[in-house]
Amino acid sequence: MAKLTTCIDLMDEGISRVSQIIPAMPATEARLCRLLLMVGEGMSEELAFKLKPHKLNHSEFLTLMILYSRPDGSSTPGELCEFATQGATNMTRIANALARRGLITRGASESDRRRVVIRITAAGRRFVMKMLPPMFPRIDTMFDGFSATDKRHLDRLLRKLAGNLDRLSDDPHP
Amino acid sequence: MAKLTTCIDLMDEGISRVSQIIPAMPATEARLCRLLLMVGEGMSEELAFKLKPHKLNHSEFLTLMILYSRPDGSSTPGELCEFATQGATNMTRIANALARRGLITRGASESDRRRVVIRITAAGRRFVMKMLPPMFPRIDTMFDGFSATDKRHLDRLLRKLAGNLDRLSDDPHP
DNA sequence: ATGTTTTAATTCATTGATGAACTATCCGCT
DNA sequence: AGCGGATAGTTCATCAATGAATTAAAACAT
Repeated sequence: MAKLTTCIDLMDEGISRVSQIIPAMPATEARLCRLLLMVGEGMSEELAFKLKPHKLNHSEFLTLMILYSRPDGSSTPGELCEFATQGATNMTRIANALARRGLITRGASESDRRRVVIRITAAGRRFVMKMLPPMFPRIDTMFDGFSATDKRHLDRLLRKLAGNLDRLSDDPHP
Repeated sequence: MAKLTTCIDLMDEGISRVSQIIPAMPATEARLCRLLLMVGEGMSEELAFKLKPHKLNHSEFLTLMILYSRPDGSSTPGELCEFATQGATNMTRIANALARRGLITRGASESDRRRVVIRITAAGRRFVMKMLPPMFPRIDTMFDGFSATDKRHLDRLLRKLAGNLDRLSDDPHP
């Protein structure tokens, strides 16, 4: 695989060339966008690698973790779609996959018979307890050389970006 | 769609609950990972939205931009795979798609007959010149409220993360 | 020179995710 | 009560991306 830093160097060159041809381009901001996307993809890859041995998908893992983290260990497909930012179609597939492995159960809601109640099983909880800890060292390594202040800054800046993105998607997407 | 900030709030709760059950978890770092992934996905969505009217894909757009930004406007599938972090298989598809629309051409290399030379066409350049500027306002909006220092910090922290990720993927992926 | 290994690109089969159409249930209204 | 519209979940068809196998040409080693 190509190194992330190599790709970034090339991106830097590319952006400065393009911004010479098209001076109106917000070069700094475009660069930050690309940077963030590239780092995000890199992290995603790293995560996928850690999940592969467990035959888990990014979205399946996320769904399972959301269930795990809820006080009652249960939710509904619709809610999970929201929280995991997944399409309803895909959530059906995810629930199928997790249910087939006995990590979750699907039951009918009594109050609203359209609703399906998804619940993490004891096996699901054991599974999470087992697979999570081996990830910790690598997560730590990702932030090697980050001071507490660095982390606070990154946190703040990412949240600010999220706020701006929310405002953007509110706008009548022109 | 669900707001990013809502998802983030939920994630915060989730992480703090999980870290109570599993105190060994590097909570701050895990939260930063999730934050970055979520913001990355949000940006990706925003980008996809701007590309859709042009019937372009994220990876197709990136490939086209790499070609556009090169001094000679040409490259090879293998090189493009590296720079765009795409699989060779997918690059074949991308090149097919772009070539079918007349944005690039595919030719045989003379020096090495295994190689294929991909070159952006004049139409491809016009296409980029036309589609790029309308994106600028939205890119600017993403960074509303960011001071020059904020941007510098974000840039620095993302690059540091990239470096760490590179070291991680070097390691004998255990 | 000739046989082996490596590299470049493609094709084919499969997985993951999306969009459109469908079914069942609930809510609001007259 | 019962009709119309909204909501929840699923199924089916489609697209994008990946992995394994294939072809062709170059590089390397005898």
